[in-house]
Amino acid sequence: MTDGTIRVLIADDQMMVREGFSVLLNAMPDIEVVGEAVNGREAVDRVRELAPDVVLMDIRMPELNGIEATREIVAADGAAKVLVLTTFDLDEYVYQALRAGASGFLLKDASARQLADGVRVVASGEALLAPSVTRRLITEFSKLSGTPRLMPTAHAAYGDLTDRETEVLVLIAQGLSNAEMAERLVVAESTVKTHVSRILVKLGLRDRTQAAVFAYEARLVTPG
Amino acid sequence: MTDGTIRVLIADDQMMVREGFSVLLNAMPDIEVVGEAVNGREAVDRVRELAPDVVLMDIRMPELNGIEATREIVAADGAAKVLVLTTFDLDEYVYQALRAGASGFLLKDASARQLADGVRVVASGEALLAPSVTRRLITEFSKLSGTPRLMPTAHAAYGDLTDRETEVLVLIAQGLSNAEMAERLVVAESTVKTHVSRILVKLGLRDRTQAAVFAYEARLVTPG
DNA sequence: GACGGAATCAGCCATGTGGCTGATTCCTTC
DNA sequence: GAAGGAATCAGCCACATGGCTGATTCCGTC
Repeated sequence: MTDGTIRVLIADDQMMVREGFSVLLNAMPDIEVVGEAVNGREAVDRVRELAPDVVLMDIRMPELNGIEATREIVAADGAAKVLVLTTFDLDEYVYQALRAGASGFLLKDASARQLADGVRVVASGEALLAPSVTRRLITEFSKLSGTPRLMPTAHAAYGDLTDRETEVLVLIAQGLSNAEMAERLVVAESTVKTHVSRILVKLGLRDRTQAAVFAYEARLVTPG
Repeated sequence: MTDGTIRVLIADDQMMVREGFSVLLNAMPDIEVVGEAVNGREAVDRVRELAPDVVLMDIRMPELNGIEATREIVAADGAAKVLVLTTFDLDEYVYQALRAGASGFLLKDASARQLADGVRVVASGEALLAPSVTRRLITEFSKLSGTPRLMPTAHAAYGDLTDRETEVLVLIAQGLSNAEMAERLVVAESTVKTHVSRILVKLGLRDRTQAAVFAYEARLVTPG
């Protein structure tokens, strides 16, 4: 954004992708594709030469993948913002990319408008994320606030546990106290205590924390 | 986005703000301001009437604040995306807004271009966040994913666990008692208690069970 | 109808836990 | 050398937790 035109570098090992995005972006009056790279190593070099405003970065690339390339580019301190391109929405790499310092990411099947808007947004210093990713980040963050969340869990009896006990175990694994469970299940706290005690005995555990761990390890509840 | 024009509702108790944004946005050929609201309650009603694509939502408003209004609008079903407007970057409300289901937020001093781009982005289903917020979300997320930090995150404050604290958190998530951790780490139990307390405070959790749950959810430890 | 399991509830009690205050020793940074 | 963060430790206190005993009600099964 040296003057008003956003200078973009496209890094992708597939020629078709580079060409396609290049045409789409050059059609925009305020965006100019200044260079391309076919792998991460080349991307890092090109950024050094061309000092683009935005780098469209594919993740899967030979030589140096998009994650590492992003890390180097961001660390290099240039004003260059990295917009990561992914094929899959829930790609595990997305988090790595964000941690590496990417300003956001877009799906490869984004429309011309979405692509252009995305480039403009990260160029302006904002971050662009798919809602699913944001939701997940927020979910994690929400846990910090200690707000216990409820989710409809199919009743599946585990081993020796009765349905009710399994139900209680799930609630334990969501961090609820005995009082909170009593309220949730509409029973007395003493009843909950009985269930908890029986769960511990049956599973051979010592305390509710171990019960929570057990629930996760047994896939009774799953992260995410 | 029923046809191609993005229909926007502006909710802000200050007339000047409403007018300003309205003029800026209506200047865009693809954006149309279809209504205004002076408080949260009215915003919810207007959304029901007008079914806008995007709601520009101020946080501080009489009657019903932006957070609650956002919650109602998002819960209402609606295809309406909420773009929250804030005055301060690190506004605590930002997180509440995101948890309430907002698609993103913008600073009130955003340029016309940023504003328009932001509206288009959230209308297209993406999320828009200021880098500082994203960084913080990612910091939380990655700190707890065990990946060593390499970005200079001068800011501490809310959720930065120290190495030792992270170590203790992992042990908690393995079901160890304070006494057991003390033995394992070769320190006094009182020291362990201090670490545990600080972890709970920093993460905003109540007890060790929630800490264990958090560790799993944050992928600090994984099942199997 | 008897039997047993499941769910419900109430006490009592020892203690692990978490909050709070205050302190010391290393470090690194300014 | 001052300042501040991190790790260490101690004591006190309120309370949730977990173990134990004993009880009632509602089921389905034999």
